[in-house]
Amino acid sequence: MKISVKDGPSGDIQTGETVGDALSELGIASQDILAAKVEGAVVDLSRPLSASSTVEPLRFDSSEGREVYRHSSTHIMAQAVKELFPAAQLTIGPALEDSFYYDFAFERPFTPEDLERIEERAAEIIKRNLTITRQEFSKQDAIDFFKARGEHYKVELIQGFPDGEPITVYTQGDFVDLCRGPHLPTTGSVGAIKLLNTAGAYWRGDERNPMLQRIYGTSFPTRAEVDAYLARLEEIKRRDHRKVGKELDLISIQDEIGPGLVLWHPKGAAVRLLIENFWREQHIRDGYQLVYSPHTARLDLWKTSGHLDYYRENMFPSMKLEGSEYQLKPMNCPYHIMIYQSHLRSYRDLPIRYGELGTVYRYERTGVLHGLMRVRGFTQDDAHLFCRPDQMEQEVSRVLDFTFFVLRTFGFHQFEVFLSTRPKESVGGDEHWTLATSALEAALKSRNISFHLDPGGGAFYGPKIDIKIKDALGRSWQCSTVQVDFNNPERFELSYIGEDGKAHRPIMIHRALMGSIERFFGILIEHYGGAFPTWLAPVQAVVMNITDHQRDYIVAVVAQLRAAGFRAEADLRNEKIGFKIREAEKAKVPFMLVAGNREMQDGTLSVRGRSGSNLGSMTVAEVLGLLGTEVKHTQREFQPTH
RNA sequence: GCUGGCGUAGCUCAAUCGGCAGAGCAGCGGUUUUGUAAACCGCAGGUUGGAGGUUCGAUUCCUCUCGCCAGCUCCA
Repeated sequence: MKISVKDGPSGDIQTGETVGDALSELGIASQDILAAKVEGAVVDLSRPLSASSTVEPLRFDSSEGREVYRHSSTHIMAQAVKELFPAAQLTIGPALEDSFYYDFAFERPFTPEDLERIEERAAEIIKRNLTITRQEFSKQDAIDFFKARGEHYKVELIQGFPDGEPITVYTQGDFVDLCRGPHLPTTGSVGAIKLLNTAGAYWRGDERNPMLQRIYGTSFPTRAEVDAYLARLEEIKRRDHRKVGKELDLISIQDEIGPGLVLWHPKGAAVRLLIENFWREQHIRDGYQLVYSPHTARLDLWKTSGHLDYYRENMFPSMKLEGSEYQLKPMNCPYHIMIYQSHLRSYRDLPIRYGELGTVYRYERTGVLHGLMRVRGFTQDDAHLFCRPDQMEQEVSRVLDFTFFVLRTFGFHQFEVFLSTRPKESVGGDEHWTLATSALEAALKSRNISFHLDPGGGAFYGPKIDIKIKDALGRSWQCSTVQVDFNNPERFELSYIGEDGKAHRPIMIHRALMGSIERFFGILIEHYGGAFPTWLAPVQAVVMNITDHQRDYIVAVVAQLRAAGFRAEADLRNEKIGFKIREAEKAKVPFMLVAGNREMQDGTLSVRGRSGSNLGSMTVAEVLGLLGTEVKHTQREFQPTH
């Protein structure tokens, strides 16, 4: 039979030879080939070839190769655990993007000391270089086999598998695990393994189930790559917005105020104000009308909107006042709907776009609160568009353009887009869903945006597009969302008068670009490591004197910078210049402007950029130009394309 | 909410196997007038998250509670 290697040689191979042998016969075998893709399926190198096919060798540089690598690593870790703690039962152990974990049913949590021992044992298992073999069992045989080994979770898993299909089992030495595979040829194929941490995790992710002991770890071909990964974890810690937010005095969350409730300190508030001003200006440019709504409303409003039925457990409890009940708002939509309702609307009025930086309060379970990323009171950059069905695609395209513009302005350039379709439980007729879903899809296609489909992932009231941004450390965050809503227009009986003189139901689109300002700010802090671009920096320049002689000069320069609209501060303290520089560096101020007698005489400033760059001497006018250019470079104005 | 860990000065962290709680930085007062990431001297700063219990004595041990952290689950 003929075997051809993708982008490589091809030749005649005897039927029944393994993938690995075939590759070496074709002269491209090497240690770094981990598995192979045969006709689209990832398989072990030990898999026999039965028909002519194309083989693609998988190495660590492919995501599929890495997955096999991490998957085998988690088996090695599991083997180490079983050797050291035979009472531990196996459950599941998948590969993650850069790491892996395995969940064990064990009587107690693993300690850091256990982890060290397990890691040592894992390294030893790698050294043993055990061959990893694949076997197929019938369902009943597999159940009997794992029952006999006391692996009750494995038995439960197998019982859930469809009848008639073979069950695959992988063996390395004495260690046997139920696994779909594929795996590396030997345990020695793993270069370096490092266990990271332990945590509790529910069996099958359900909090009603017993809690298992999860161990996280990672592995790479070389120790150096493991170290680089650990360094990256350190960098993530260094940039943690909770740490940086405190160091730069941006925000605080205090016990006395309440968990999940954020205080914006002057510098954090300065950045927020810049974000908000930018947001408002650009929305007005893009044809939105900005509105405001109160933080509470009669409970009846939330009954009409349906929030009380399906969102109550996430709402603060209501409060009684003058014989009626009021509810702290968990969403902005009903208010915008009521503004729409306040007039009879014509088809000529549509689309109507209401935008609001609307602060909402949601009851989040204590365990899920996390710095700025998950809070109980937050401000959504919310907007609701009311449009005719024929305007939907155009409006969604417009929102997409606007979203990418805003995200790019804040320094995000890599995105992942998801289109989520009708879930099992949903409201609205088929024709609505089809129309809306195809409008979303057409909008994405019209902008040449590649996207992943998330079938059944939509809200019960309509399909949606979610946009995830990738930050400087390659982590994904979901901020933006565009959701079509058939439910609220029905519930509130929204209408507009069409050309035909009859009432029609408008379509409502919910959308947020940043999601919540709190979370977005947290992401920004980590993205920039606190070193905001000049247009967002709470303080753009610190002007500092060398001795008291330059005091008046500094004061005058600061006044000039401020008059030109820049956020400048004077540092006139009786301290050495090195100390002042250090403080400004720690505060991540973009520009440090130093004046001694020399500069004062020449009417110049010695300009130092953040992180040490020496930009030389400049006149005050030149400094103004420099700051202006810096700001313009990063902040842009939206140009609607419609 | 669940499992585990942790709460000591404004911040970062020591110490107490149950016996007077201690440093650096920050703050305040002086000295110093300084050239690109930390000048020097001094002063002050604490019901050791909160409540209860055991004890001659608790910050340390126990119980409860609040909060934080790592995850699970959920989510903007």
